[in-house]
Amino acid sequence: MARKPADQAVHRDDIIAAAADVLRENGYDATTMKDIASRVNLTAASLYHHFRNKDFLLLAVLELGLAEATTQIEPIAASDAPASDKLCQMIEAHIVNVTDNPTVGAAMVFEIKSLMNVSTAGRGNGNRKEYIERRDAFFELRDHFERLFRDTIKQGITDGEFREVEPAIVAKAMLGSQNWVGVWYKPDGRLTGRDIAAIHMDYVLTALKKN
Amino acid sequence: MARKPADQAVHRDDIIAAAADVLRENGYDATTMKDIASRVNLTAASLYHHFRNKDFLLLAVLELGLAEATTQIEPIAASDAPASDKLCQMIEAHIVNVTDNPTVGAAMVFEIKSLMNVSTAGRGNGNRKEYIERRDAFFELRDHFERLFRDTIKQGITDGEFREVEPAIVAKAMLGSQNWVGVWYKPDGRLTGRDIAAIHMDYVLTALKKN
DNA sequence: TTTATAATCTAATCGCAATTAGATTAATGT
DNA sequence: ACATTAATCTAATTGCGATTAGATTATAAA
Repeated sequence: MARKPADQAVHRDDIIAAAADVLRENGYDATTMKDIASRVNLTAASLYHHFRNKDFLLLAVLELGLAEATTQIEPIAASDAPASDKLCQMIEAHIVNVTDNPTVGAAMVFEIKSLMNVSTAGRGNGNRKEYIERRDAFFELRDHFERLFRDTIKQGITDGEFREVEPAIVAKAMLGSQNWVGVWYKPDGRLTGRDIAAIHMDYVLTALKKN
Repeated sequence: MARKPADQAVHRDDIIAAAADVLRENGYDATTMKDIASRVNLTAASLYHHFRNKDFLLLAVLELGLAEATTQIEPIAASDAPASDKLCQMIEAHIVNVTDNPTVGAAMVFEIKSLMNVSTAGRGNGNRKEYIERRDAFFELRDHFERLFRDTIKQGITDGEFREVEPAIVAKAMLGSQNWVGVWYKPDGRLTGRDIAAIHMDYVLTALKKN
């Protein structure tokens, strides 16, 4: 009952995945370290070998989720296609990401509160400083993600392809509805993530395109 | 140190308001009964005279918030104006509601998870049953709220005023972005709730209107 | 092989936060 | 005035859940 043989080894990422799962079902505080641990057949104590504490674990979940989405969307935003095409692809990438991974998607919406709360960040020791840094970095990433949308909208306006709108607000509106998909989406519903994405694309483009 | 003189009396609604406030800042679990109590100069124990337990208190907060919004939107939806007009007014009502009361607005998005979790609902006693009923009633209300939007969209399509879209998905998209406003809105920002509402109205109507 | 390091476990701590019990005083109705 | 009810308080209780300490065994490196 100590170290497990190599084949049944549990990796950091397994834990993150398990945590994401439980998190989506129960929410941060309702989720106990034990819950997470048992999903991967470990004891709560063992988790501390992989993560400093519960907060860092949550952070890891969110970081991973956001990083994945960003990775897909960044190259699209950077391409030199017309804004409308880019926006379409970005929407699809985002929504499909969220539906294929409702786990992380929902966390993205719900668990922000837990993050903001510095409270939990550590018993007086130095964890706190590092936690805050990482958390702020996460929020940076989040802004960056939003900016990709905002800038694409701006570009569309500049290029004369889109009407004059408030890019900042429209971007927030888009992210609001797209993230929200992660909250209500059920894998067994009548529409796939792609279907839902298609509806959103049509909706957004109609709202933005000139003429 | 017992019952307070009538003028400094604390009413149920004061507690709800205080709770909403703390809730928005910290989120459900990070909020302690003591936190809420001290906002209204009571002790934690005293809260139990007004609410059965923490869950019921949260529920009361959400019920009140949703009821307010619904009260404003229902008559609009019921009127026989063209769908586009109704939708505009509904959007404005919803967003302004959320910005004037960011407290409740944010809770509406974040605290759903805590609600769904039956876990906390009571130590084996009969509270549980009643809690679940009330909570389900709340979700009903929530659906009803969403339906008001969905039906108005449908009406617009039937009347030939709107394009053919998926009312269910579009309604969810709208609510997603509108609720999200409650999350990012800062009372001291450059835009008022009304401004933001105007942008959303324009956005939605452009997306939906024919020709 | 021997040694060091990694991954686990079991068994405490340890504190906090929800909730309950019991007393106390204001209001109110009769 | 009296009795009853409402609103508070102080002082437990209680339990859970995060975190730490100290073994123990597998792997990897030398």
